[in-house]
Amino acid sequence: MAKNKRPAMSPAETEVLRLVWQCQEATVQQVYDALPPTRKVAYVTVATLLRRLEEKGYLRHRVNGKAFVYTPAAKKEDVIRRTISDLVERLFGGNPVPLMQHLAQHSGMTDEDIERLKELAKKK
Amino acid sequence: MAKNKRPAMSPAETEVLRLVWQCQEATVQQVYDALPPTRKVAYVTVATLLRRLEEKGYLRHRVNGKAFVYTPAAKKEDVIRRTISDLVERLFGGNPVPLMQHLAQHSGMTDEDIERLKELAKKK
DNA sequence: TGACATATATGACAGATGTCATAGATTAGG
DNA sequence: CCTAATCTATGACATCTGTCATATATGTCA
Repeated sequence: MAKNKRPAMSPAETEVLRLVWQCQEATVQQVYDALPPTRKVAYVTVATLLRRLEEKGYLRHRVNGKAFVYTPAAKKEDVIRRTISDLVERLFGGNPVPLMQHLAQHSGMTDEDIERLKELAKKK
Repeated sequence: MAKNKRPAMSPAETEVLRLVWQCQEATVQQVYDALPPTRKVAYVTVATLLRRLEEKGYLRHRVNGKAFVYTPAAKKEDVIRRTISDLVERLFGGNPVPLMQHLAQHSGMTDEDIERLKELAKKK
């Protein structure tokens, strides 16, 4: 089993990667356009973030006309797993139950639902 | 409602804050000792992280003998909520369902359980 | 009270981050 | 084939991060 240690993504990079996933593949322009209006940043900034994501091994690109088309270079599932487990590690010492509880609490679940979740979690 | 925008914590800081929570209140030494063996870092480094957390408004300290005793300066619940919602924002564009699904998938839940979760999530 | 042990304060430093201005390459239209 | 429009490449720059070595302050106890 290959360890495949990619350098961690920064918050800004994470968001950009998500937008690429969303488009399946994307040019700088497409990511730029997909940015939520609450977070407008210069076109070149997006280009830089995409380039850095490629350096880190999360993306690759091919050329189409004069534009770069970026595509995922790592399995989305894996990236997500890593990101979440890092968070759980730092914030809860590795125990995912508090995270589930938190989510549960903020989505109208009953105590019973939570208990059930905890049970399930215990089973590995 | 006060916005109370504290600067975001870095990963290393997040872990240290968790250890303070764990001890309720803690000196540098206590946090240092509580570090998981996989992450041994110098005593002074811990001191620096605690100091920075205080600068950012997550901790405060009082003096006890020659030691500083750090205590939380922000509600743990709030900090956790913010941290998670930031992650959900960046990684899933603000939709918490994929996070629940992920957690579910990694704790032996059935598809039915997941459906139920999604329903619950939809209702707010 | 003086020396030792133990704390914190300083601040240094390389590398990461977030952001962009500007320069240089490329393509498409006229 | 030239020019305007559109891209990427460079690299700059202030901050933030992660980590410490050292200097300094302070409490302790023989």
